[in-house]
Amino acid sequence: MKNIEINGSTREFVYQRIKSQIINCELTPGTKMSEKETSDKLEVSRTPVREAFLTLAQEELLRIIPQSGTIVTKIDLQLVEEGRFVREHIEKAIVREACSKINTDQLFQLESNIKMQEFSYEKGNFQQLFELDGQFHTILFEICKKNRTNNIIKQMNSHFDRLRVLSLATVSNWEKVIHQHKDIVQYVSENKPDLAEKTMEQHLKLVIIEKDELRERYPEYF
Amino acid sequence: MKNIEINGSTREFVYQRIKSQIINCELTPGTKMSEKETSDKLEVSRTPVREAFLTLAQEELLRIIPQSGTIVTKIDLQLVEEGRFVREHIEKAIVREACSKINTDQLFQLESNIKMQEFSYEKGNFQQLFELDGQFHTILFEICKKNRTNNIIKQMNSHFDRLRVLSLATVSNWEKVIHQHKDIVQYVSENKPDLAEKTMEQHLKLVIIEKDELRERYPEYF
DNA sequence: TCAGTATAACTAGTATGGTAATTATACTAA
DNA sequence: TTAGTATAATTACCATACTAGTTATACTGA
Repeated sequence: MKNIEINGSTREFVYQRIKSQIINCELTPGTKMSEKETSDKLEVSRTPVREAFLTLAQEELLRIIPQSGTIVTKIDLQLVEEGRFVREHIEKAIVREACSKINTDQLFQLESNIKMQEFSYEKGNFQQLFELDGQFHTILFEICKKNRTNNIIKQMNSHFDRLRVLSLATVSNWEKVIHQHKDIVQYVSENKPDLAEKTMEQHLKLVIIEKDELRERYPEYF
Repeated sequence: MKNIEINGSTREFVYQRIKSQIINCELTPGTKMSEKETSDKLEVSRTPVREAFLTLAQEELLRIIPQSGTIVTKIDLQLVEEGRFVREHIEKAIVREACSKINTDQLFQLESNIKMQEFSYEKGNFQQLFELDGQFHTILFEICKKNRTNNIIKQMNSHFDRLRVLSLATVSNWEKVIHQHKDIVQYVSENKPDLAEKTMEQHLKLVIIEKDELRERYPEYF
């Protein structure tokens, strides 16, 4: 029990809330913030708010200008590209490594995940499908015992997440996505690293977003 | 105390100092810390110390146990492996990309860096040689406009840095290292990505450290 | 009307006091 | 002596006061 609520601190609460609002663009890029305003709104003191701000600044979701103010960072397309770059090369290496490291229990996890993906797809529950997609990739990292790497990649892609929200990008072809997941699992379980890597590479190309259009529609966000 | 230089803030001063002490193992893995003790020692208040601690905890150099205490993290060989893994795959991709992106000014920077490496080697200034080695790789990341990625990789390798300090690992064969640097620059400038990547891969294998011996010598650090 | 300036309001940075949880210590009783 | 318990000391967490730097505002004078 204690282990679960180990981070029930006010600081963590504020951090999660603000982070969520930024990524969902409820706090739009460029929005002015202040420790006092936020602490009043959330009815906590400045200290945990300030500490949450500092963390978010390190993740480049906030920019703190000393003695002046704090703003929600604008979407940095260079950072988006770095996130994409790292994800591509690391995920390709991960599926290769997974081929030789996977055990039966982990294979079962992947297969179960895909079954649930199919179920969610049939039911039209795309929100859950999106989460299962994330979990699928997380399982691959866990197989390789590289959980931190996954977290860092997720952090590097927070600006991309905002792009996705802005574009209202619902995946257009979930069928293809799920099929690729199936292929990846098959190749990993059959220890075929080249095919697994190739499939992952194509899989990652599905999530490319049309940036120019968004930059025209929301110039003040970039 | 207003003895500050880099970002100016007390927080940054404390952060840099503690981080440096941890990486150089002046604060050994497992050492007990406390906000108050550190603030007294550095003659600052608890606030900037606390904020520096939080940052260092996110970088897994400190572990904060709520209401209990703070300790210098032990060396996590799994994290070391993750850092190595990410560095290997990203640096290989970086040299490939550098082949098509490098311009004459950047080529000059790389060549100058190598000249200075040779000079430092002749003079026996291995400390400077070590720093030039780091700068060499940094230039490659800059060519690809992926500075953040470089910083994140450096952060992921802080536990490895401690291993290196403990092992007193002075590079045994700088000549080979410098020669590989030369080869990489040549292949990048001649737009030969396969050879550049291959050389980088071998280059990174030179810095592998004998972990088992260290774990025997300093069991309390792991 | 407008430029320049003094001033007020606001910001993040720092210092410090109090709180609750944990841990070490001293004491009591068998 | 030892196990159990009450107590003291220590810790990180949170709230708040104060400082110094920045920015907006009102005022002054031409």
